[in-house]
Amino acid sequence: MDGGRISIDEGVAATPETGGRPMRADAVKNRQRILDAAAEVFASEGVSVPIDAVAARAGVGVGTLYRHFPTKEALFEAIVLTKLIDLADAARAGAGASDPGQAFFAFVQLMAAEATMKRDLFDALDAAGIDFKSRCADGVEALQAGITTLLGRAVDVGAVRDDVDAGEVVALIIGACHAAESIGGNAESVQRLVGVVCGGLRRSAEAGL
Amino acid sequence: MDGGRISIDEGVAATPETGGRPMRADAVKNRQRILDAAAEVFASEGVSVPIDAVAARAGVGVGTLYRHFPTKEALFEAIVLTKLIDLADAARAGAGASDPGQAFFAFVQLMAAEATMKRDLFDALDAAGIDFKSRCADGVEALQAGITTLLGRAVDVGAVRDDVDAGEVVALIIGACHAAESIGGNAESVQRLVGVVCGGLRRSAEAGL
DNA sequence: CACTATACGGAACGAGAGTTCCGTTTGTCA
DNA sequence: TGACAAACGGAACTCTCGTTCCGTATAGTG
Repeated sequence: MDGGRISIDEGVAATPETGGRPMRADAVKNRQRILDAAAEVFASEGVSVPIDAVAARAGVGVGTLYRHFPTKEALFEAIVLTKLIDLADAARAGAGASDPGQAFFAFVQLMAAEATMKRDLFDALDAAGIDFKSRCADGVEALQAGITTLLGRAVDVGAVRDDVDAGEVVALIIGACHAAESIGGNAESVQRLVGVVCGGLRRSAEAGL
Repeated sequence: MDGGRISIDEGVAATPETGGRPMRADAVKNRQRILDAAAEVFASEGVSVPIDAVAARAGVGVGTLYRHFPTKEALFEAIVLTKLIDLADAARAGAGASDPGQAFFAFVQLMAAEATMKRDLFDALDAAGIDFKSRCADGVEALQAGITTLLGRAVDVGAVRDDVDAGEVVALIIGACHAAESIGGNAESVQRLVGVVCGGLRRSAEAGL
């Protein structure tokens, strides 16, 4: 991991592996429409939305969709990867802040808000520990690395307990989002519950059980 | 809600609505076998296990299963209801303890442990806020009531922050279980993460965000 | 303009899961 | 013991969803 940004669509033309030849104009356009439609639909409905819904939203047939993305999972990963990397960037940015403690908790709230608004991210992070990790490895690793750095700073200044790692933080935040969802799930309750979890992450809460 | 215990199988005979006539002996036996098998299978595999698996485990055909329980959901609810009520009893018992604070956190750990071991409970509590509540209303309400009492005592003695309610506590604990599951999910990590959440629930953590 | 590789659309396929149906078996009672 | 209602088993049906296939349309090229 070099810490640099990872790009998903290099320009607009010549995106996939056509063996060297550039894509036809309509193919390029459709690919982008599918990506856009999938981002919208996955974000609002989650991974479990039927693939036909994505195709319909994009205004293409399922055959076209499948020519661009071999499986539903591949499409989902393409969408989520960029979001993971955006979050990782935010974490890295926070690590450079003058008050790492505040930056850490702000990042946590940001991630929670994103995950609640965008069901795709939620689902992805939710499954991050299972087998999804292996596929979106780049994104998940970048995020873990970013959070690890940010968390490290926050621990150094004594703002956060020193016995949790980045994976646990992500898991706890997503857990809190789950929690907020199951009790009604507006933005306010997300913030409240994440706030409780944040309270538990503070150095002063190390009493534990 | 009178606070009393709710029983699910009154005796063994004459359980369902046969219109007055008692059930045939084999029917009684099969009903119980289905209930037992379902408890095992749902607990180890969760709600999403195929109904055929339950029937096979019980040694009956699916037709038999469906005669006793009109839908998969009905069977699931029958199983989970008793567990919810057991938990509610535990909460009520804790409310009478001499140290309500300790009792509260002990109960939280108990619930987390139960939910982690028994996937059915986990799934049920996870969906408690959605539409499941309406069906297992008795169980969910009993649990909420029990926790509310216990929580109230713990708040009174200053052990727990006073701005969370029973529903939020349940949601947070299940969220922590989700979290533990997504990072590997042994009993130890459940306890650790629930411990973090408990830290956030303590009176001293009220700083919030 | 004609030709062809590329791409498109959407019907069709197959797997998996919940539920129903009905011919067969069995408990119960006279 | 014989008759019948109750209960059984499991094949079959239905519905959903991911994926494939192939006849048709079209962008790109000489």
